[in-house]
Amino acid sequence: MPGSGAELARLLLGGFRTLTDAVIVELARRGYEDVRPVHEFAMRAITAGADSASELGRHLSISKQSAAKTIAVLQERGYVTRDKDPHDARRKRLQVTALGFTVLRQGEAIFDELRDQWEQQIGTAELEVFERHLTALVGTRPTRFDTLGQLTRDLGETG
Amino acid sequence: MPGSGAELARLLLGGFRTLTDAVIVELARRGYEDVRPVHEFAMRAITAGADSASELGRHLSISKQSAAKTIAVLQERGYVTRDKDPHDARRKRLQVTALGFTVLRQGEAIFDELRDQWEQQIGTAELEVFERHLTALVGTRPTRFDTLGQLTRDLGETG
DNA sequence: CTCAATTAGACAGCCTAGGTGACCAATAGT
DNA sequence: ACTATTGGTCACCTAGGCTGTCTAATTGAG
Repeated sequence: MPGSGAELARLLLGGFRTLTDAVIVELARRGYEDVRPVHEFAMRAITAGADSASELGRHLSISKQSAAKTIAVLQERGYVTRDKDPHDARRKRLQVTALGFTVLRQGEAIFDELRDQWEQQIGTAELEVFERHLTALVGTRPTRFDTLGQLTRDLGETG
Repeated sequence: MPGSGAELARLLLGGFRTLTDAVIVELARRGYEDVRPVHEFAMRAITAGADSASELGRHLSISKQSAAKTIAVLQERGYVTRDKDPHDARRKRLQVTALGFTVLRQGEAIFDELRDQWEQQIGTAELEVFERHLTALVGTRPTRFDTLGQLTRDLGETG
């Protein structure tokens, strides 16, 4: 049913997933098998200045406890480090490691590649218009990245 | 960073959430407080013919076990019924109740209203082009609706 | 300067909504 | 008839949210 609002919503989600799933699959193919969209976005936020758990939580619109869990995972995998903040003994300063940056850069490159492919399909001007309209729709609201966890699991009917 | 693939993905997710969050909030305002996007989409799939747990799972690209869980919730709230299938004793035939249809129709109406508002902002022809491009991007892949669970929770830093 | 309020982080425990594997009953296909 | 497939259920796991409570450190008001 084209022209339906619900279908528009489905398409928007579908578009997001089309891009994101492809990135995660490609990252896995390159050896980064346990990266999730939320990790990408978290690392992006950390490099953008959210260098403590509480701040990261605020950036991602999740609680500081949840942010701490995500950070723990990133730390385990060697994507971020936590060391003492010389100016505030309560804080653990977050830093993305070289490995983390590598994944981040590769993820961005794959995203850009997908966008380029789409741009060639529909035309540069058209894509610009598309993005402008979408920006108008979304406005200035921050985008919440929760509920993205299992975004990349394989399907599979088992029973 | 406009022109970035990652930003495009963020915008697509943001667009979906903008629409969906607004629908859920409005439904809650109208007294349907525990409806989640996944419920909307599940009821839609059931009316579209996915009248058993296994089929619903396939439609939503989730396992039949997860589908059964969702169905249990819908049944508890009186949105769907399950009765015996006269042609197949294994199946429990799903049917959306009058109440379920009410919610479904209202949800659709709100979605359509939001789409109309946007249409007025950017123009009918523009929106059509937008949807065509988006359809091209998404292609024929079914859209997975998992990970939508907490999509409507309030934020709130507590500790 | 002291003391209350705030903040960062850790720990415990809960919830939701996914997932898997194992199993049984019923159906379908050879 | 016998086997394979399918629908449904049970038990249990996992990820990533959540809250509440606690300690330690910092901030700010008097």
